[in-house]
Amino acid sequence: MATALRTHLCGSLREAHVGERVRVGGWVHRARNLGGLVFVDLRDRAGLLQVSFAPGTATPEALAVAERLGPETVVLVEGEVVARPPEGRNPELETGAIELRAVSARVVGPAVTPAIPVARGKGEKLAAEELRLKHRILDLRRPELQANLIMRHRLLQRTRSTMSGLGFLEIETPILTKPTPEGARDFLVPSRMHKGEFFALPQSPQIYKQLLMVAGYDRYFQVARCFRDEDLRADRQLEFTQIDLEASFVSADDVQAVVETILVALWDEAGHAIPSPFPRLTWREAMERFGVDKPDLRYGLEIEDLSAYIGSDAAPFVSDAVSGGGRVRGIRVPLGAEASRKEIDAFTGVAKDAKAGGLIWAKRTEAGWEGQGVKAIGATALAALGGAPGELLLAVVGADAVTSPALHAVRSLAVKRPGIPQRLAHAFCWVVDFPLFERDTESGQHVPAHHPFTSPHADDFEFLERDPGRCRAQHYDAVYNGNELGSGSIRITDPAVQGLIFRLLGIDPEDQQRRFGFLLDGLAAGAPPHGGFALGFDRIAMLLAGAPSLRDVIAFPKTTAARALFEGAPTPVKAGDLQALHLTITD
RNA sequence: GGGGCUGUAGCUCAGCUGGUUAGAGUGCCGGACUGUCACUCCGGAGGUCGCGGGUUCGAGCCCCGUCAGCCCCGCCA
Repeated sequence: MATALRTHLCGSLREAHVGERVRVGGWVHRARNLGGLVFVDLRDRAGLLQVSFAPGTATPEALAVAERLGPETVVLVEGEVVARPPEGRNPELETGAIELRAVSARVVGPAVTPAIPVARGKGEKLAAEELRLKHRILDLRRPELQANLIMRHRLLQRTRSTMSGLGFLEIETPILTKPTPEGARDFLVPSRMHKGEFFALPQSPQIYKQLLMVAGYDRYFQVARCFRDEDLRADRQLEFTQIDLEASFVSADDVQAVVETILVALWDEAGHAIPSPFPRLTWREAMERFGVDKPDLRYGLEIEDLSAYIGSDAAPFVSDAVSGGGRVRGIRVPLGAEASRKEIDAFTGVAKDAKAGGLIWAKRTEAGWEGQGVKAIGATALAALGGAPGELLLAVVGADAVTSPALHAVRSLAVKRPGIPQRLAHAFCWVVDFPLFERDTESGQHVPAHHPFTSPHADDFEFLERDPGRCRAQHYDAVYNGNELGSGSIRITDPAVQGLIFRLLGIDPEDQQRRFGFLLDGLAAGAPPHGGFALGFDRIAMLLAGAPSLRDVIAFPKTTAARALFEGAPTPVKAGDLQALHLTITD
């Protein structure tokens, strides 16, 4: 890090440097002028360093500079590293055992008073996020954000070395590409040279990476920027980064083994040892036990089916639902019997938000079961259930499509209660055998659960035409503590199967050729069996940095209204620019 | 597209039932101070109460609209 202007990074100096003459450059974090004696905390990306300016040691010019230093000014300081007296050490600083005794100093980057503070005292709040985004360069100076971006860098480097070590080639694919009518809304880029025609920014390099397999590049990966013009969330940005990979002559297990290797390496980079292989759950099992396709396996509280226990003493709305093909399912919350009325109402609230009609609850006391659940599902069912004193039973009645999401919501709230044991801190799993199709909620049409290039499960080809909803896919998700980290599949390489899928999706041959012709031609040109995966890199960086939002691991993120406050994008353009692109703006 | 929360000094916030001149901490400016590390002490400046409209004798406060930020639903193959 030594350059013509400096010999060390501020934050890198230690006791071993005592006695050395050094020159550092940094930003004034905070200055304390005691009158005649001035202390300046100088900051760079390596950390903070206390610089002392004392008469007799520092030149009069340096003292004059030190007395006028405002926050965030960039200054070059030369002096001697000295040990601090034992009582003068600062254990909160990495450099706290030493200080730089300045001899000379020069302001090289004067700074106006910062609009938002970079240095914060203990207990001082952050500025509003709107201001932090607007004055992003100041916010990015904060040690917390610097640590996040440094972590992100390390994760990227570790990804590249791991993938390269596994024989994967990093190959870039186009950013200006072809619109895809499937999936998310495309960002369109008008073509100046071809009037009325548009490029699209890639939602992912999906088709390109499959074509790279066809082209014989066996094992591909890319740190790929992807673009989707959809509404944002705390964990969703318009542009985001995927660790994208694809390999030939592989099974789902092969792909999963590669992904596990990356994830183990990335968690190791962040200082966490995690065991591999990860447990595997089928999609059906995940929905049955956890009510969701991304279960949080840190906790128990699995969903149980109470339907079989329902007797003649159950309330009519329960017995009717069961005889009508629905089920009674619930979870037991240890120590939940202590829950207040308010907490029970909160559980009911999340269940109703998830479209459940209501929530049945019963507390198991020494005396037996109590609560409205006794009437609802009946004493017979509760007696059969047994249960330990102190438990709280929370149950929902109805079709699985209702009870699963409701119980997932209830369980997610329940595990936040004090006293719920966490079985492990880093709970990875694979969810496999997703359904190939989902029903579109509006049209009732079959739509791909993943994307239309996902191969059906080898055992389920017979259902493809007869009962598509029953057909499983060779599609798998990597899940961590209830977060989906990524998704992948074995792809279709048989043009006949691909044609059949398109037909089931209602895409006629002419349309197929127009939209996906270059992929279909590729499959016909000698395609090796292949499959792959894509990991949401920003989300991984967020989780490993312990950040609450993706915005804290992206240098220049967008707001939830899809604006870049710092640079001021998007923005109107000159009429002439529109004209060159053959565009007019209408209301 | 829909719902919720927030918007008062550079920053973080308080502001009662609608009532006189809108406050605090911090930062900033000036002064004092030779071992501080959120230095301390003294003094000072600093306000389009997001914006527009309405109700009222009177609006930071009530009503309508709008903008921005955040969270959520829809959406995200």
